[in-house]
Amino acid sequence: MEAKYLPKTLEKKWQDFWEKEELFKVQEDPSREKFYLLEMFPYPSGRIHMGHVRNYSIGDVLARFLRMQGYNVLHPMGWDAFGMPAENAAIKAGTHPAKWTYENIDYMRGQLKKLGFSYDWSREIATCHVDYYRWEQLFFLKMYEQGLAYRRSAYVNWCETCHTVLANEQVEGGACWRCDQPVIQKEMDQWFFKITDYVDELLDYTHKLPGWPERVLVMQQNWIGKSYGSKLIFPLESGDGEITVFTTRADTLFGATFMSIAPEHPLVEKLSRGTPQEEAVRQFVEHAKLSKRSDRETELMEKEGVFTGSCCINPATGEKMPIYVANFVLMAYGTGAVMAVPAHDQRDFEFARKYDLPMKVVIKPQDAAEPPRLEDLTAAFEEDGVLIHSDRFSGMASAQAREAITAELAEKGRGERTVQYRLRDWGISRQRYWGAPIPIIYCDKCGAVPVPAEDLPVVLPTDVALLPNGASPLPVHEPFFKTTCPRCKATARRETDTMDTFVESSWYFARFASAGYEDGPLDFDRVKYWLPVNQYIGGIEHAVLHLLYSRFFTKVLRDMGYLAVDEPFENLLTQGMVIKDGSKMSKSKGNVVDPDEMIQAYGADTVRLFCLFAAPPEKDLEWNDQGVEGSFRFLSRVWRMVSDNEETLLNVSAYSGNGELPKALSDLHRKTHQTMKKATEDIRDRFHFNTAIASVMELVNQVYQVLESPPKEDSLWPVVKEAAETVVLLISPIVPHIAEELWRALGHTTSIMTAPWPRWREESLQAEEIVIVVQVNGKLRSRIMASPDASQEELKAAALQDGRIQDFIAGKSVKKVIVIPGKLINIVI
RNA sequence: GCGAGAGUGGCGAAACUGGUAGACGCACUGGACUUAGGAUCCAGCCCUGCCUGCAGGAUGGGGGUUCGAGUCCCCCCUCUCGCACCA
Repeated sequence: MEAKYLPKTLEKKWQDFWEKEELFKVQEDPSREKFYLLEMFPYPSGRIHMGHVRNYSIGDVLARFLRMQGYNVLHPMGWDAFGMPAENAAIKAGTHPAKWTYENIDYMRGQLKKLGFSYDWSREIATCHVDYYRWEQLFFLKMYEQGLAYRRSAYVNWCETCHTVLANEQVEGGACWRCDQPVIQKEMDQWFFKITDYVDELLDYTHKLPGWPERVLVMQQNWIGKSYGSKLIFPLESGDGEITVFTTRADTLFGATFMSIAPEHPLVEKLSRGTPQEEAVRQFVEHAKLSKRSDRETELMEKEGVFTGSCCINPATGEKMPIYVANFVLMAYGTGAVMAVPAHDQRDFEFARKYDLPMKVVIKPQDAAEPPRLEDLTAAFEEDGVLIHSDRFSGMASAQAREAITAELAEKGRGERTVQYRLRDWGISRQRYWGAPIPIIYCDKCGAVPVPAEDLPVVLPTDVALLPNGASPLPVHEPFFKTTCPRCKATARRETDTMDTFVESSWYFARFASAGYEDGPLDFDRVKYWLPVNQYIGGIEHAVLHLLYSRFFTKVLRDMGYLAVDEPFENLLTQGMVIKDGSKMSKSKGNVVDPDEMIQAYGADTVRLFCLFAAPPEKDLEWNDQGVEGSFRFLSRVWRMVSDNEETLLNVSAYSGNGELPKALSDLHRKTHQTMKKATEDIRDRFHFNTAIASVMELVNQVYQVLESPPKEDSLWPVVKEAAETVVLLISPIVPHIAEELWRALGHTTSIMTAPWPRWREESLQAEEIVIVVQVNGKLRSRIMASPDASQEELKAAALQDGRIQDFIAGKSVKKVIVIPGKLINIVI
């Protein structure tokens, strides 16, 4: 073998070997314990970035580690291949999204192979391929049949730049998550998935996923936003109609002095029509609808409103309440109308002060003798307390009053206890070309008619000319939209919207388990064998979006009989970002590190090693070129440990653990087994690859130390060989290429991938003598050597006899001696 | 504002249930080998003191529990992330 570590040729050699021998392929085998390991598949943007390298390196270490531990490991990879960037890039470059996408996939697949990731490529998926999305269209039809997919007109988040609708989850701080432009509200016909049908189960299971990070579960809980309250009905003063509100504070009903409704509220026009306020309301509503969502949905926004000209009646007091249109009331939450209790709600308080509306204190703090005086109020009192000025509910505690007041209104048919969610149904229509067509046909006579299942797939046409403004060409592409009604055979028009790309990523993990299956979307038995995903790994940015939709889809597919699990991902690891110079890598900051260049310079193993060594997976990883240098140096050191002694090592057998050894060698042997234990536990139990690697580095250092002044003993090389083989085995999941090469150099003829993971021997871990720390009053004062199974009494006696300790305790009385066997002794004086 | 997490050397980080703070690596310093080395090997490397051994201090700040606290409890400061007028 070469004296110098030259990764380039050897990495290629082993990648070709693994591929030829099909070592990454996996099959269902009920006799073996399965492990489904999955990393979030990438969008084929053109090139792999360091975030991917990190994500997939973490996954690959686990995959290889688990294989060596004997698991039947499913480790697939694919492409989240539909989406806007393909269209934008195609318009810019004058090419086609399909061409752009497939070329990117080819290039990126090559990059992943160059990194040595052990994917079963025979299961590869590209979601833009009709063999994939055809099944998604089938799911859509079944969901439509069951009322889980439906169409309605709705105000939607609209991005002018991207010409498309965005899900709530895709709006970040009022801006489009992709292009960062302000999002406006637009009313359109849209297709929705009824995720709200599963809201309680989705919420319940956030308490039954112990393998998920707490913060992800909390984010999902917040997103679902379940709150208990009451629906209360306020009759209009005119006697013609009513307004329903949702409130969590029915106990404050007697303090409700006016009503606030959203500008989009359906009653706005009716309430203002024919009143002197009509024109003012019209103008206000227009202004509010145009104003950016980012501005409307923040506390910083000045609360504004206008009187509608109509009033309703407080059902508790019988008093008149003016109805205002207010910019801070959201149509999207509750009923779009809020009973305003200015004394007990800060928003209503500010609004009332601004427009000089009446206030009424109806709750006093539990321990206050006197209720606060109105004129002293500087802010609303929002906490629970005791009711006052509330007729016969006065004196009641808030919690009971909420029930009692609602119950009384319920008797008159004017209220009920209810539950409100923040989560809304998932709008999936996208006015974009590069997505899966929604299998619906619009007929003038029959309305929206689903495409019959036997007519699937609705193939996305590729012979289209893209429009320069980015709008979808489908509505003007006659061969696509022109069709006949499946019911009445009249000329009809296809739906030209496509599905949100999050639909594809909501079930790809299941399709991986049915690779090649053509008789349906999922091969039940194979899916049953593999699912759930035992370990899912990806970025925290998908904490709500992708992970919630996947959970929803899993439950829907379960109820359709396709899946046998309730949840898709048993354990979730969210890895941190890769940063450089303190901030996220980005073109604009010019701090991007290109994986290709790194592989070119140091080899894939070094890049992988650095990604795993510099930080534990859940933390951000600071990229450091000198640190990469250090990783390369370590691999070179391991290389030389073997190459410098190639002949000798080849011709001895590893020490088997029997026979007397001189101290230096028995220390090395012990260190070898301690390292097996430490590395195994760090990888298996904590995913702390950084400390696992550190422990192997220690072992390598110790081998070098022994070889610096080698004892002249026959047992020298067997013990060194045991250490060297252990090093190679332990690092093999992390740096598989060099490990494979060194494994052969040590005399093995089969792939290290098929070698069993090292197992430490308990009796090899323990030294004959160990260091016991001796403290006086909690301060480290001395160390003594003792047998690991020395009794407390023996340890105590030895400590008190220690010369240094005697100096410290001379002339003082020992009050107490604490002995922690195997660890330390603390003498209290 | 609410919720979660985090603050440890010049830097990335260790310290698993309270028990030797700083493993491992980077950077730095010195030495060896060498024509030379940014190659390699060896050594040093938290701060302060007489520089031998040791003593004292030190895990954002302050207090507490304990024989013993980076770790547990209370108060405060800073940073990161998430949610943010949700009625």
